[in-house]
Amino acid sequence: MMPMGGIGVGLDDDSAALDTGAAVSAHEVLAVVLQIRHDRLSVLLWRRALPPCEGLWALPGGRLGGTEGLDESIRRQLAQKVDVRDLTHLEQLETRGEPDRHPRGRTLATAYLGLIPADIDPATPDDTEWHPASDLPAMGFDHAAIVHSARRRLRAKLSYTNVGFALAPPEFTMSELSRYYRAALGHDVAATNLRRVLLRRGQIEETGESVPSGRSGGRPAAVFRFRVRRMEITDAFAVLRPPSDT
Amino acid sequence: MMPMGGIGVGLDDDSAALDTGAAVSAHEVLAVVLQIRHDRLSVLLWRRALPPCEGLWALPGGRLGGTEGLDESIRRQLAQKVDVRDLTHLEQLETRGEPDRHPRGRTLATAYLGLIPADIDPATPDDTEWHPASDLPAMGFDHAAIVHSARRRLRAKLSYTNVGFALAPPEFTMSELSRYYRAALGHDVAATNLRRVLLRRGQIEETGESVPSGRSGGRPAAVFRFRVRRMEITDAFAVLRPPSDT
DNA sequence: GCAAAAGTGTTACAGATACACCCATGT
DNA sequence: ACATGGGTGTATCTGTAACACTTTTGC
Repeated sequence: MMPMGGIGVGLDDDSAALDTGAAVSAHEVLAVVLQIRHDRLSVLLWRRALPPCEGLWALPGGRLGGTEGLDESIRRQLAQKVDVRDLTHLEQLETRGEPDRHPRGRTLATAYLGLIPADIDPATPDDTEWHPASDLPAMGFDHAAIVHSARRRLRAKLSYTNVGFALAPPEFTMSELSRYYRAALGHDVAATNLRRVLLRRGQIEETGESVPSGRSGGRPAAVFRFRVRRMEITDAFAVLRPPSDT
Repeated sequence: MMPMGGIGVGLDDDSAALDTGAAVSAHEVLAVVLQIRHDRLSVLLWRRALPPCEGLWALPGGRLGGTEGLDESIRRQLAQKVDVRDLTHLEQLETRGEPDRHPRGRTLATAYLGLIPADIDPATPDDTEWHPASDLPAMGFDHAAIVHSARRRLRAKLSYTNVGFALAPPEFTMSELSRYYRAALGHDVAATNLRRVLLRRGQIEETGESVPSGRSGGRPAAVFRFRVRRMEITDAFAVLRPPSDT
């Protein structure tokens, strides 16, 4: 702690930065864009051609514009720089502000988690590539740590929200959906139980259609969709829930 | 979306802000400091004497110093300005960056959630006051919304982590603890079940001591403590948990 | 008919709430 | 003795995993 004068009674907050240097700093926004590709949870990364961190991989993003909000900025940057426009979900992850996190000087970074459904293949520039989230290449700055935050967040939210809608195509069979969950969670998910869990919670519903069975036979699969394609908490308070008052 | 040129293949991220104005902005850190006081979840607020938002209540905090990290900054400001040094828990909540959130010009704010145990009474300046979190006064900026984020975060984490340690004193009886939980959660928590839940999860343990019964008699209460006084997830994956592989 | 994939029924179990009952103390 | 608050035992409920079994298709 700094050995600074007494308590700042009545000070306005404009007076706080006097002794710790200017409060002006660059601010960037970054995105961990995740998609299930070939049954693996994958991140969109970008290879840096110039220093700092030349040759290493980095998260897409860039400087915050002077007149834009944070959400707005990351959406703009993803659309401009990696041509990603089809995010089904976007949420703020965390902000990192260690003074030495960027070799070029003080730069704060606000990171986002973005999700893309498995059925589309956005056209991305040559210097970007999808990497398995469980097997990251050498990354610059603190970006690898941010990717891990994003994975943890996604795993947790698959358990108590309906985020699944953001990973799956608009319509899907239960065995497809269970593959998406398996890829994102990193462990087996039985299609039969997943179906019941998500039905009970009202997350998914049958479309009435079904998909003809493949060349090897088998019963045709029913087609499902998520009822709501916007994040909702479907399983709040697994424990310490309020009394039933019945 | 902006009708901006093609995809930024190979652009370094220094080139992104060209058309959206300078990326320089003020950054402040704010804290929602919560404590259970008189059986109510309370927030420490500060009354603004000067414009903007003169006379309204605001969260403690201030400008980020030029050489400090975000966590470091909020700790410093709480110590200096409201003399709060005994935080048992501090975590980042969210960063707000709407261009118009501050009338004095572009200011980003990173908000923290800070907790103080119920047994201490930090000496705070005259212009600060504790307010019940469920009955906030008129607040400036977007601070009321931030307080609500903090309450939601705390409620959720009481359910699947051991954050209780940060609200309770080092030692406590189960009926005291259940009052803290009731205040934070906003609903009744039966001491008898809370005890079993927290014991099963290994969050708390008996000290062996007991507290003499009060003037009205009654069996003396056993004294407990949290085994770990650092946040841990104790109930991960209430659902969609990995196969038991037994 | 047989293999394959999807879907159903059922059981088992974990973890929580609700509640009746027992225990230890002060007056 | 009895009132008071703490602690234990137990029934019940909810939601999920596990798994055997049935259904529907292709070959």
